[in-house]
Amino acid sequence: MNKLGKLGLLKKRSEFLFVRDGRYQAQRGVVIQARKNPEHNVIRVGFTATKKIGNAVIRNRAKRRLRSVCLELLPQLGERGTDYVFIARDKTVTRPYQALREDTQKALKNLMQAPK
RNA sequence: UCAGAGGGCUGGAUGAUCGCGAGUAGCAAUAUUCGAGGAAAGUCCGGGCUCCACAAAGGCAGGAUGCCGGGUAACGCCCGGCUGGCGUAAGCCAAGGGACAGUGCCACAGAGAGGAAACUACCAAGUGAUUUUUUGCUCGCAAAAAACACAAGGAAAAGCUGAAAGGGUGCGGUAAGAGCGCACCGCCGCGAAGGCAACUAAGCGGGCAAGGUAAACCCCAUCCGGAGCAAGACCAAAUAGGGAUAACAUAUGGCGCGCCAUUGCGUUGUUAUCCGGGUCGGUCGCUAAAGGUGUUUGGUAACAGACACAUGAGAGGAAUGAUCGUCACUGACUUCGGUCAGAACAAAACCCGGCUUAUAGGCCCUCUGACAAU
RNA sequence: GGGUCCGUAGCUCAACUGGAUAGAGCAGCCGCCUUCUAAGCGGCAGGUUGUAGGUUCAAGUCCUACCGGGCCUG
Repeated sequence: MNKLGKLGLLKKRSEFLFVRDGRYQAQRGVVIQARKNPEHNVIRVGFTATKKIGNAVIRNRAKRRLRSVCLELLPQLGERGTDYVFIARDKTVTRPYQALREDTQKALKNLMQAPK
């Protein structure tokens, strides 16, 4: 039982690299990558915050906000059998939560419509 | 009031709803408790702990430290003192042992850069066939003085340079000069007395011999075994390989090595059960500590002793987010009701003692100087 | 966690055991050459030597503390 409930969690570097070659959507507050994974039938998700956006405090906060958004939206908007990676940007921390939510919503919808 | 010096504290508070991590209770749903810092940071020192190595002790190499005394588990940390420098002062700063143990270096400039003497200039016995003056007289010679040239020798005061030129200033002295002599200052040696010591220092003596650099090599004294929680301990899949036992197979065989042959040497198949090592994975190590707060005793202090009290982060890709209030803080606007915005540096990863660095705003204590008033 | 190396002009690199204006190539600007450009030739500018202290007569060089970056390794 992990903190994301029914969602699976990406941990290994190889898993992140796998998703990197999939589809890609960038919004002001977040970048989302997604790729269908035939090995399972759940929604899995990983979070990334590079050193570029700030120190440890900033990076942790960015990941938390993304996780919060993701818990709210992914069960409805995510596809089963798909791996997602959320990448934090400079704006992720300063952007109002409502706007960050809308960014994510838009990105997820675009990903669903886009062809594989 | 203004300017300044030293030290300490704090790092918003409190609620509501939906979520997060760990513990506890429960079959479960769930309930309940707790949940980042003063620097958690940098990883610059010192320890605990664990494993490895090792008789004790000492030495080599390498590294670190470096005025004295004290504190401490220990330190490169802290406290107190000394000396030197800076500041009107409060105070601040100092890698602050050794340069007669040795070696090296001191560019350029300059006469000269290290155990002082070659250069210029100074003085000078003497020599000179030169010049001038004076004197003498036998009237064209002599003597003396001065100048000039050379110069035995004297001297280290002057010269420019430089970061630095082998005491400084003044007077005397001398052919010219010189601690050559004297006065004051500085320096060196001894040293009453004080201090645990670093060190201070009355007094006496010495004309003075002693450049800088050891964050250049080095010498001296003191300290240091190595690795790190991915330490280390335990449990323990799949697959492959190892060992034991049993059954079956069989060898004039198969495989490998020596160039090949003869020949020699080495090795051995399948199945079942069991055993130990060990990888993935898991559990422990894992947080109560040389700790904190208060009072008190000793100590100038760092700190130490005694007594009392309270204590709950321990993850493993890594826990605090979202929304709405109230009260404080700062700024702007204000119709004085409020409105809007802001709020630092930064997050444990085995644990402690320090150091260093970052830090919005706020609070407190002590002291110095100037001005004003009394 | 442990270790090691490096920061010099816009870029790539020099500067010997500390020694005096920190050099070179490319790039830039100006001029010459050419009908014009490129190439070539001549000239010019460009540096708080990563930052802050210290040692020394003197620091890019030695020492200390920070800042930034690379590499090796469990």
